Amino acid sequence: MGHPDIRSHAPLTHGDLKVDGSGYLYDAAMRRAVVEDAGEGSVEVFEALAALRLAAKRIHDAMERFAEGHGLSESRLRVLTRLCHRPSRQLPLGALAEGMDVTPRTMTDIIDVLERDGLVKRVPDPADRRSVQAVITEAGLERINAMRRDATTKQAAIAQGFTADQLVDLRHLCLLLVRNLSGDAEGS
Amino acid sequence: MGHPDIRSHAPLTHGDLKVDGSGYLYDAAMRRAVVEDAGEGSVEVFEALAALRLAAKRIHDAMERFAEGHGLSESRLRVLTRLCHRPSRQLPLGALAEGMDVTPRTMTDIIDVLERDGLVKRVPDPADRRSVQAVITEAGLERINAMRRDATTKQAAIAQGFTADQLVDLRHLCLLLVRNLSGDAEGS
DNA sequence: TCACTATAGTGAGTGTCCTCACTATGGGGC
DNA sequence: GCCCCATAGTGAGGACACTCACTATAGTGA
Repeated sequence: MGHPDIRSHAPLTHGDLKVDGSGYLYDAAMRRAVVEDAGEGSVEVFEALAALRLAAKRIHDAMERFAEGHGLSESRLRVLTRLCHRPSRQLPLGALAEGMDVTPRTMTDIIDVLERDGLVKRVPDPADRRSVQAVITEAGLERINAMRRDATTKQAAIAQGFTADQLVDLRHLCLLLVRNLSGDAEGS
Repeated sequence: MGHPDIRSHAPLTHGDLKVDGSGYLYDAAMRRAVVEDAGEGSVEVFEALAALRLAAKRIHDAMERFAEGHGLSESRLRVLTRLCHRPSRQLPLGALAEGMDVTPRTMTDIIDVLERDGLVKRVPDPADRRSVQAVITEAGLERINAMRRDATTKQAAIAQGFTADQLVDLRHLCLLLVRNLSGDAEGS
């Protein structure tokens, strides 16, 4: 039952970080590329955005690699985790899709695989017969519990060297971006 | 001939941002989900990471939508932009792949489409006959130039309300994360 | 000159996520 | 009862990026 094989995928050009005069990190290769991309736009904006995207990609890759080590993908891991934290150990597909910011159709696929692997079961909801509940199985719970300690360790590694304030800042700045991207696109 | 159709894809649960007691943004739905996910780990870490990923996704979606409005995808737009900023108007596929943090194989696909649309031409490199140069065509240049003004406007909208310091902070924090994720995975 | 190894690009196949279209059920009005 | 529309999930098909395996060229070194 082949897993997709994410494996290391050596960091390409980006990744050799340097510190500028004021103590802030930057990536030389990225800065070069950004200058080429930006043209008339603000270079700072581009560079921040590029850094953000690089970080997101690396986080995604790391999560994927971690999950893959336990026979899951990142999405499937997130579903399992969510179900496991539920007192009832179950959730309708639609709710799962919303919570993970994917389309309902995608959740169908994710649950398909999870069910095929015996980690989740589809159960019709007697209260609303359109709805299908995803219920985590014993095997699913075992899988998650086996990953627990491991996960906590990795998390700590990721946030190594971050102060609480920095984490709040990071969240705030990212959500500022989200807000700018939500309302407008052509609005005021 | 058939673009993929990214269109709006209404923001799901996430996106209704609030401000906490100290003036920092947070997303109620996200915080709820994070608490469920986190378990023993640090909630702050999870929430910052979730915010970062949400921002990355929104940026990606916005860029994709923008590019699609001009008959391109985000990747193809980036390739064209890069080529266009090159004095020689060309670059080998491998260099493009590196600069964009994708595998060489993926760049082959991207160039395939660009070439099919007449925006780029493959030209063998006489100096190194293994190498293939991607050269932007007249049509490609026109396409890019038509997007220019539009792009600058969007950029400004994204960074609306950001100070220069905040942009540097954002970059720095993201690259800190990148650095944490680069060396280890299991190292100290 | 003949390996021997590294590099550039591509063919073949996979996984994930998306959109569109469709079925089935729920919940009104009338 | 019936009609109308919204909602939950899925089938079909596509875009994108990845892996592995392969070819062709380059650059050594015996």
